[in-house]
Amino acid sequence: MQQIKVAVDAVVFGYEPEQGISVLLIKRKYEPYQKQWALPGGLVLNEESLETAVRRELKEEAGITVSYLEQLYSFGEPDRDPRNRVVSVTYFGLVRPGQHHLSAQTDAEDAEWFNIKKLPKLAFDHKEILAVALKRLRGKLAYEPIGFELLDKKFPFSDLEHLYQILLDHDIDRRNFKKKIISYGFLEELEEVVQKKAGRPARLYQFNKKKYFELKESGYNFDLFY
Amino acid sequence: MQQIKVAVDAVVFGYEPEQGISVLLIKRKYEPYQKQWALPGGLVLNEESLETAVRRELKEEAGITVSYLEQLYSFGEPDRDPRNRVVSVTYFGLVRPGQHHLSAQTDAEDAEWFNIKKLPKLAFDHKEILAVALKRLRGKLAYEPIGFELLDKKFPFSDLEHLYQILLDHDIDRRNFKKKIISYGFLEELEEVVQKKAGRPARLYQFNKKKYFELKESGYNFDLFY
DNA sequence: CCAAAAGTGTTGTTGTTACACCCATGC
DNA sequence: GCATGGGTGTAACAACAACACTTTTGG
Repeated sequence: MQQIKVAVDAVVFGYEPEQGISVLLIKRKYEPYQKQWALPGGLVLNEESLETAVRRELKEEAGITVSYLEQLYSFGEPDRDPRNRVVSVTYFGLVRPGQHHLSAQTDAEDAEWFNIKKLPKLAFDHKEILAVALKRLRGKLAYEPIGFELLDKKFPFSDLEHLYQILLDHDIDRRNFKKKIISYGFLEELEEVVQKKAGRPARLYQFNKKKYFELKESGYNFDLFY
Repeated sequence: MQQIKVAVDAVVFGYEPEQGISVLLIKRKYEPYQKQWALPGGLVLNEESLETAVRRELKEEAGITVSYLEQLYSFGEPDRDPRNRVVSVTYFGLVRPGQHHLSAQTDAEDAEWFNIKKLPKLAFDHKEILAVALKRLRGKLAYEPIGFELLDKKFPFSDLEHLYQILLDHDIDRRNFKKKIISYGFLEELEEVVQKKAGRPARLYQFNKKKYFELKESGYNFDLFY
């Protein structure tokens, strides 16, 4: 008789121009790994789909709704949970952190954003899961304009620049980067400007999802690597 | 109390210059979907890892050992199996079909290669799984030289050409294709030649895995799309 | 000598990279 | 008027795509 439980866990990334990339973690209320930080997640209910389960756990444990969610990988080593055998189907999510108040509920004692360069010790094999998610994040960024899921609806071009600079971990040429992005045609230049700190006010841009999906459906391959 | 079973299923592709791309299917011995064709797979045992489970099922149901295996995706809709709820972690495999005799055992009545253009009706949601696997196959082919897992150790260049032509589903320019592949430097030209049918005998080549992994580790990105 | 498949270079076009100065604003 | 960040074009170079004839073998 098979004795395996099925869980879901989520690696949700957020970005803020000031702080860089962060990941959503919750503090466990119960054993095992009580009071340790972990990825939000939990057992799947009998009647719900995997994706529904992830969204429910994110709502319950951290009070957030993500704008982008896709399946990441399934982890199923026999010893990854000290209680029973648990196979965890993990998901990869993106969100604009500024738009959500975190609020821990049910089996989380706390929920917080952690900069990916200053991570605490994580429960279970969650460090490994996070490593896979980061690899996916960098990979996707290079081939799809997912940066837009991480930025505000309207944003100055420099936010996009900074985001790529942080994720690629090297400087980019501002002129070339802008040329390339603009050439794809899925960015709309707005009339509005905004002034963040010092310097000349910046034009605001917004992502045109419709144009993006048209291009994508027609088989276009974005190459934003640089 | 959670009542979910965990299974694994495998989509294994093979290639033969004469027949094109084929996928390994087994004929189910028992209900449900008795005597229908399905992907090899089955429930995971309590103590084995997911990958071990796939390899065991491939051995048991079809008598083969694959040369390449990676996780594909997990399918977990509540109604995908008429008996219980089953979450299936699926794997993607590649093999040189000529090197293995298929032999059905345990809960398979038969095991056969099916050309991907002439598929029978499949059990469960296996048609959907296969569609995801084909997408992965094409995607991987474009960015990694996985073609070599599907060819014999030593092969004439034209086999590689044909493989890409079939998978990309359009003609490729032989000169440009060869130039690009050779430029990566992970192919070794051998002294041997072979004559398949008519025409001039062909030089044999072999894949240099060591060089390939060196290149890959150094962050190189292959682009074999054409 | 004909049919079949293998082998092989050049050129125009396109995309990529490198690079530096001026502009608009707040203080 | 100076500090801060925003905005912009060109030229050299590399990669890609298009293109057709010759070579070697078997029958």
